[in-house]
Amino acid sequence: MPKRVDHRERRALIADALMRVAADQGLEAVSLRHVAAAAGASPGMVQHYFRTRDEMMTFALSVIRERNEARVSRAVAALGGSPRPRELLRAMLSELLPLDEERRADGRVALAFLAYTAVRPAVAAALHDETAALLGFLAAQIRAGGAAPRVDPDRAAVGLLAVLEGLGIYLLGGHYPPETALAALDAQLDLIFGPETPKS
Amino acid sequence: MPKRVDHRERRALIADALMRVAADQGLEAVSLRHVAAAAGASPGMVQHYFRTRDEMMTFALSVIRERNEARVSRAVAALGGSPRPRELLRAMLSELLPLDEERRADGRVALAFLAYTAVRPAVAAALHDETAALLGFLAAQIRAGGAAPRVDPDRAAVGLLAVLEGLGIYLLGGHYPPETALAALDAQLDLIFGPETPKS
DNA sequence: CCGTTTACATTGCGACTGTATTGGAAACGG
DNA sequence: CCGTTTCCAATACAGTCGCAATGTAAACGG
Repeated sequence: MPKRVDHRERRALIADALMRVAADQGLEAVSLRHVAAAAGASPGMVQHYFRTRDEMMTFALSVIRERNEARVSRAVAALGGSPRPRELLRAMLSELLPLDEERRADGRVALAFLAYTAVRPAVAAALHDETAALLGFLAAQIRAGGAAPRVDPDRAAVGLLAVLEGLGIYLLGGHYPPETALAALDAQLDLIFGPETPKS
Repeated sequence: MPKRVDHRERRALIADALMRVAADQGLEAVSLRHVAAAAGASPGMVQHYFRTRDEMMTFALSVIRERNEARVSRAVAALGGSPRPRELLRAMLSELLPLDEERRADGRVALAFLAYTAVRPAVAAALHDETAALLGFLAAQIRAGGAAPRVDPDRAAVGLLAVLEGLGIYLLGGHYPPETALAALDAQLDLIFGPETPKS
């Protein structure tokens, strides 16, 4: 066996550089040379780990998904035992909002990818299932959380997810501050579950 | 006076070609030559009316805004006299959703611009005021429409706008069909105004 | 020690980009 | 008829792009 290097680590390093470039110059600035420069490497190395630009892109997209997944499960774990559905949802969703600079950077890249995949339906199809699963989970939580009788859990789930996405967009655009977004998220949960009952 | 041509018309023609290119190949494919080809003109002509690419971009962005504005006021006019706030909102917002192929195309371009402006804060600032005005209008309608007492009109307006944006995104991604989005929009209005009272 | 395999670095190529420049056709005032 | 101004076409240029090809250093099995 010749010279061995941790393949996964290198790819992660490169993907990280890609994210930095994309986050502050946009996806269109993501080129082999720019990413290489951001990673402090040579273009040849990037090319060694990703034979094509598209390959690099789709990998970066998967990294974003994994990061969000990790964020969510970390937040859920911090909640402890068996939280009430409403608290669970609030923890999950607020974690997905771009409330600090780190998540804002990720969010900008995610937004760029959204536009990117809008023109490449094949890539978008992969996200399709994920959305469906997420909607199912949200609906189940809404059902379990004892929503007001007049709300249809499935429609409420669609609305809730849409609110999340929309709030994220407007946050990224800087159209209002984080607290406004959080307030709107809470208001949405209020609409679904009824107003929060503060313990005396 | 030498050879005279309707300046506005030419720019509109070019912007239209730009939209077509952007709608089915993404903003990154928008180059002088591509746009010229799509417009059936020479690159030189495009250059004559837009001295720089950015100038062309910002013009196209303004075209999108005008189209949406026109769509909304047309829909509102079709509503006649003095509609109830809820009907007004529903007409306005559903008109902004990418429900048919024409609006889907516009939506893809708008999404691309969203990502585009996320990296150019100066351009985004222009949209800032528009969002604030829209939020104010929505809140006023919600107030006037006799929302349930437990809803804060301002927060509900933020939520409603976010739902709109989010539904648009997911529609563009093809994650669910138009009727699902419309149902979610109605459900959101139900949450705000209370369930619709069907006339016997 | 040797050959093979992996990990990179470098360079080159053709295509494309935005922009500047130049040139000519058309239309009008004088 | 002439000059000027507008419209647009064509071309030139420097830079970047993705990608392929080539070269080299290192590490291991035999």
